[in-house]
Amino acid sequence: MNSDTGVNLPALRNHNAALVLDLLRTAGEEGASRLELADRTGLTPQAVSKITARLREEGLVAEAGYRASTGGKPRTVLRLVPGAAHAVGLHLDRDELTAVLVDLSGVIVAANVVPLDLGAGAEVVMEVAAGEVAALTSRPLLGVGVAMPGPLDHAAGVPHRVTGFPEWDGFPLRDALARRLGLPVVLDKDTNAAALSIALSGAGGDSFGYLHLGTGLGAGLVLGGAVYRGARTGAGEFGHQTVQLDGPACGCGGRGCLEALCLAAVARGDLDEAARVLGAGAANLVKLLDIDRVLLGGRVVAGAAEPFVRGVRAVLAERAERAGEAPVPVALADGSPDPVAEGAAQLVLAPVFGR
Amino acid sequence: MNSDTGVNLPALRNHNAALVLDLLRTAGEEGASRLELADRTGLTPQAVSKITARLREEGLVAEAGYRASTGGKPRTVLRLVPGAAHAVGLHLDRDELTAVLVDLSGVIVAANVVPLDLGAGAEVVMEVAAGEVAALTSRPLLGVGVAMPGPLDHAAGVPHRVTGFPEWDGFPLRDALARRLGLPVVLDKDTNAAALSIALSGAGGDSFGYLHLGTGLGAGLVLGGAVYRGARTGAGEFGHQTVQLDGPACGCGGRGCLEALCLAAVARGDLDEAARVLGAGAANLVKLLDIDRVLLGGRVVAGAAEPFVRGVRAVLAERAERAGEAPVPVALADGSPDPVAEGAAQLVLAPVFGR
DNA sequence: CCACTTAAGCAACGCTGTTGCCAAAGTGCA
DNA sequence: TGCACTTTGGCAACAGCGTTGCTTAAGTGG
Repeated sequence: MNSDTGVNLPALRNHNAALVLDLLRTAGEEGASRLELADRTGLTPQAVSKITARLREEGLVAEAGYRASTGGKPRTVLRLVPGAAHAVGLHLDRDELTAVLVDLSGVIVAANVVPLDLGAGAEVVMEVAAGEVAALTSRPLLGVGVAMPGPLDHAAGVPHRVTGFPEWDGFPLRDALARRLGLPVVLDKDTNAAALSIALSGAGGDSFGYLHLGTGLGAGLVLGGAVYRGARTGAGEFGHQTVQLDGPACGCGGRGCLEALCLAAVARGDLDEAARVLGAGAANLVKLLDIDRVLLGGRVVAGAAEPFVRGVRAVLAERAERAGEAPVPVALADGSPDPVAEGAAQLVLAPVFGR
Repeated sequence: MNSDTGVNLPALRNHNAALVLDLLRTAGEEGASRLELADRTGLTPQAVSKITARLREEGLVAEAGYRASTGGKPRTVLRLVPGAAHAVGLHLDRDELTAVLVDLSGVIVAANVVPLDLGAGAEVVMEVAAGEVAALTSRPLLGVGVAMPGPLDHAAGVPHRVTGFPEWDGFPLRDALARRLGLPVVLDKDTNAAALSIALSGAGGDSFGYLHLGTGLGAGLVLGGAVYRGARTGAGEFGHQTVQLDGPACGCGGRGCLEALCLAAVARGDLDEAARVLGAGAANLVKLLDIDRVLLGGRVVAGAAEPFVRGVRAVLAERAERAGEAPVPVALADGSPDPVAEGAAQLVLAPVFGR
């Protein structure tokens, strides 16, 4: 709940309803009983009964069987109704567009991938995007989430200086696409969308960094359970941190950038060195933000997962041992075929669950 | 408002009351009218009237004159009553203890500095601390905030492995001192306390990094208006980021740490190089977290402010220019004689204002 | 002097979660 | 089989929150 604004009764009601929905989403197939929800929320069982009654009336929640009795009346299991709402996620990458349709529980119901030239201009891209949305479903949608390479402004829904495609600079993509589709549209960086999808899957814990090694090297940050975007959606510029003062020049104009060193090692086939360099950056991130976990993804990592996970893990383990702490776990982000497209759809679902 | 828990009517009431108090704190001497508060909170004027009536009954808020009329009845100015509550902040440094008494508005009412050997053991330090608290005031206190060098656990109130003083490891300082004083005690890292005091002063904007260059090099982070501590109060480990792969060895066992390079430059009198190295670390921080501002403090910076501010500013300006962005402002954190002690006291006041 | 504007309180209200009570639906022992 | 007990969950009454509608207070300006 926004701590900068006053809270009145409708806001309170929405907050508690969203909280209950989020708990039911997390519970998944297993569901949760009214008393379990009361325990988790700190509300009284009667309040939970009233809230879930409203949610059942709206069709978002349904009763689904009973728990085993523990000596008295068995608990009634409540579950989210996955089909109650749907959202579309679009992943605009440099050379292809991935579109997914997800239900309320976040499960991918339908998906499609088509070639796309991100440099072909906004009109062409919007045409393709609108076609893909229409092709996925004729059902009413909650909205459409769009994820693309940064930099961009999440709050305003406008890309800036997308690397290599100056024609996107300042184009009001969110509003233009929303008008065209007649639906709410949310825009975010690809790495943030991926981080959101990992956060909702629970694989990252309460706070983690998702390091994406593909064409470039970026990061999505989840701090305290929420995607951290910074003041201007600029957070997560991980690749252009200096790890070698006065080191080799980088395309960004700087020297000794992590991305340049890491990708140079990849280019010459020295994956161990690439992983070691990446591990140094990950260690900087872990120290600065005290996160619970580091997750790796992106095309380069997907192509050679083992050396990267092992190499980054080794660097973090060595530093943790010297400090006498437990090492921060390192894992592959492999929960979804396209975490970016999935996360894009979840940008739309997130407000329903108070996120 | 905690987004992980349900909200009932008393919680809602507390939230709105704290929000109004926070706005009045920010308004300071100038105060705010009921309608201005209504605008800022999004609540109706009548709701604000009820909330402020309760706060006036409790003695936390008082009417204080009128605004000029704008064509009708003039607005009544409301102000925080500074003397309504007090808190003590203790800054435990390696060789001295600073104690301050602050009122509800955050103003330092009394202060004292005494020598202290942090290595003399918990009993001796607690004895001195209790004496200083008693010497500052006989008034009832809201509580005592304690700030000391890390690492430590803010949530549990326990120091771990305070650099150079292994005898503190695991001593339950917060609870022991609370029992001895009969008052609530809050424990935090010195850099976090300083960051809190800067955040409340408004000098840092919504998100900033406070870089403290003293015996070591640490940082306090404020993200989205709140001090960011990370999962285990470990956030802000800024000095041991790698900025020189395979560089010179650091006391921490790593190589090419920012702290080692920066302090080595200071030791040989090359402040420009120290500032340049610090600037590289600051640039990494700014890129990763997209913060609004960088603030510098600590003994070393206080002794030679100009070269550090200039040097760090130059690095950030150069990088911003290459990226075509506005540079992130760099300034000296000079709002308080001891931001750490002041922030320690504000650790106690913060919950009153919903922070 | 009077019409108008703006601020702020009073009273009634709708809606929130809470409390007290009761019915439903199990378990376990005699 | 019967009965005491435990546990779940709904019904009804309730206290307390911010909101709405209206009135009163206290200014400005022609």
